[in-house]
Amino acid sequence: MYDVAERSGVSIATVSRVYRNPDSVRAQTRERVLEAARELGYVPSGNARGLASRTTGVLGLCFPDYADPDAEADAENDSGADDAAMLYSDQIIRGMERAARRHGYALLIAASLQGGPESLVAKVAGRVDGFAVLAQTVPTEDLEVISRRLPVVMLAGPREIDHLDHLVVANAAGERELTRHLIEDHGLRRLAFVGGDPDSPDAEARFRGFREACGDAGLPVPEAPDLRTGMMTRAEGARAAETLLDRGGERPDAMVFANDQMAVGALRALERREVRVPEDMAVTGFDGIPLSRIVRPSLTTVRQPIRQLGEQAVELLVQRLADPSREPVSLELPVSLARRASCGCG
Amino acid sequence: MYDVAERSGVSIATVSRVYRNPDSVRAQTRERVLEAARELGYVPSGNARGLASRTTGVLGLCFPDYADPDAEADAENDSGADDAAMLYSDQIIRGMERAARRHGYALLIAASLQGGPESLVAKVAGRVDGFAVLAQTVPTEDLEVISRRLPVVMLAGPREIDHLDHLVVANAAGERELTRHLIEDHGLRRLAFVGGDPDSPDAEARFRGFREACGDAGLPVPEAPDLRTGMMTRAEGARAAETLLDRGGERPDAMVFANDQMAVGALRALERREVRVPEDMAVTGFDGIPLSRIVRPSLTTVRQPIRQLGEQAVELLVQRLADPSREPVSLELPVSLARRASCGCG
DNA sequence: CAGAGTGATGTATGCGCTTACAGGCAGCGC
DNA sequence: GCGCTGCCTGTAAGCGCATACATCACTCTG
Repeated sequence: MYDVAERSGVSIATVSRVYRNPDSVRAQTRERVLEAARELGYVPSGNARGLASRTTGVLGLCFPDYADPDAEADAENDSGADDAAMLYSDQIIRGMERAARRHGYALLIAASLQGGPESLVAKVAGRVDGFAVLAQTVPTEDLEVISRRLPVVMLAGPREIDHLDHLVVANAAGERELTRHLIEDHGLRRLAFVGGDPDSPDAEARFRGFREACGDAGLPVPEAPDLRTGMMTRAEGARAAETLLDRGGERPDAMVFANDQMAVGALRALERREVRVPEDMAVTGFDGIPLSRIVRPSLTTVRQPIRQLGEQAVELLVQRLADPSREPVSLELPVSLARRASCGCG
Repeated sequence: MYDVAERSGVSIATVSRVYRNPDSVRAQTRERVLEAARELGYVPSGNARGLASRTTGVLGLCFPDYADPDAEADAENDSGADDAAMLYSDQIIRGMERAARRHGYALLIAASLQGGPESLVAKVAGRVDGFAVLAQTVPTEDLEVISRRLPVVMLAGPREIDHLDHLVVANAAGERELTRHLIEDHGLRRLAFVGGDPDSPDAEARFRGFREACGDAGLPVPEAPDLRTGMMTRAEGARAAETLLDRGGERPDAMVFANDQMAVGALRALERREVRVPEDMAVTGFDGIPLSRIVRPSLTTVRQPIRQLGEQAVELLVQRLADPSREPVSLELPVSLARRASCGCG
């Protein structure tokens, strides 16, 4: 910047003004400065700018590291063991990037590794004006500290820190509505719920919704999912479907999966076993991923507005940046039931 | 930081050392400092740190804004008009994030809007140690200037600036191999190529490969694609397929699409028209998106290592950061043919 | 027990920018 | 001609940290 100032015969203040507030500089002077900047290959330092102005123009996102980065990514394996988590994060990233851009922010993303003062989380926190955190990616105590200095919004999961803005989708309500549909509209009675990791708040909330619907309908309310898988992937879903088929006792007439990936895997498995869907068995998912529309039979599911989750997160951050004293909010984004072929609709 | 120093009775230098170089501080002192930091909610300023150390620990990515951020995102529309571009960007983001993380970097992403000194590109450039640019997202002249100050790697597209590192996938070679397969192994002769936007370097390179294969086999070499679509989406692919069917003259025996999205759309359209795939018509795509494996018939395509593209971009940046004098390279990442049902294999 | 050596800590400077404030310089009415 | 008003530009003081160098308290060696 000093070089640019010298070369164009002005002071550094003028150079700064050319970038910060072009109208306050005479057009002729401005041109001289820009010309010099071009010749010198001048790139304003975001660091210095941020330091002086106490703002970065960047928002952040911490999400779980969906895969070991050291694991060899073999080209042949496109089965996507970690598809579920990745799709989820991708959508949030998209949503946030969009909304951030609309507000003139860039987006800094980092999958959180283990904590410690020199973790990526700390790096993100130090370089942004505010950021969003996917549940269970950052230790609560770190968040506690960081959130005293800048806006943080928590996505999904329980609201661990009550002075933070918090955003969830209506997992329970959605699953409840879906289950009600199966019971009341299709007359199904023997529903099997396939959950995921007990640590997944989303999956657990969905199970809660499932239970509520069972209770509403006067059906027995299960204590725990009929089956839990670890990964919530297609492969696990397929295995779960087979396990349920092979189990003794009366065969269920519907399999309710905690997400779409598993449900899609189940559809394949049922096809192999020559169990007709939906005639012999209804199958449902949760999420509304693109694939759910494309598989045959198309999958009845609950559309989750993941991208909006990201967009809304940015909105909350921007709001709080504008008014730091605003009361913390906890929003639940609505979901919508997609009735399709796999439950007997459409 | 001054507050932390005061509270823990040390100098700011010691506080700095606690974070930068913990071992150089007595364990007892270190604890006192960390304790004070916790109490005060201290978050080191990335800006100041970056300013003083002349490095940010952040890498950047500029990608095309795949959709107007002001457009209403309606929940019901999950047909994904912009799926193609988004998937592509998502994968690159994933790849870069992974590799960046492995090297201890965070990733700053921004879809490039129009240029100008205050564009997001400038913001990104000022806040990172190096960054990657997807072809045609940043004006060449801007890149020219920026690349004099920090490492830039160009992804896909032609190599517009020859002192930059440059990364492409083997579009032409892949399409050539695919086309050769259709001609030689399946004995097809009337191939129709459906391209996309003439401005898409990828699509054009693929068409080049297609032409080469035609030439190799002694078939007539088309001047231009039999059809071009604007968006390269499923909907466009479906329309293209119908157009080709309805066209007078001899019906083709293979439709070669410039990407998977269009090919998948075409599969649906052909199904509706009761054209059997692959018996009556072979269909191929390009990209190897997950969906290509899942549709029925599964889609013969060329697997493109998009994620590796992102990873490799980071590797190049890291290398150049380590050795700024390294000769600029231009790498072509290999692709692989996925022979599946839609061409008559598998 | 002096002097050298070692490890822990403090001092002070500068990283490149923003911005309040202070000129300088026209044009204006009187 | 004088003081005023506005517009443009320059001056200078930080922003919060890293780090070279200075300092200090010790331990060790002979």
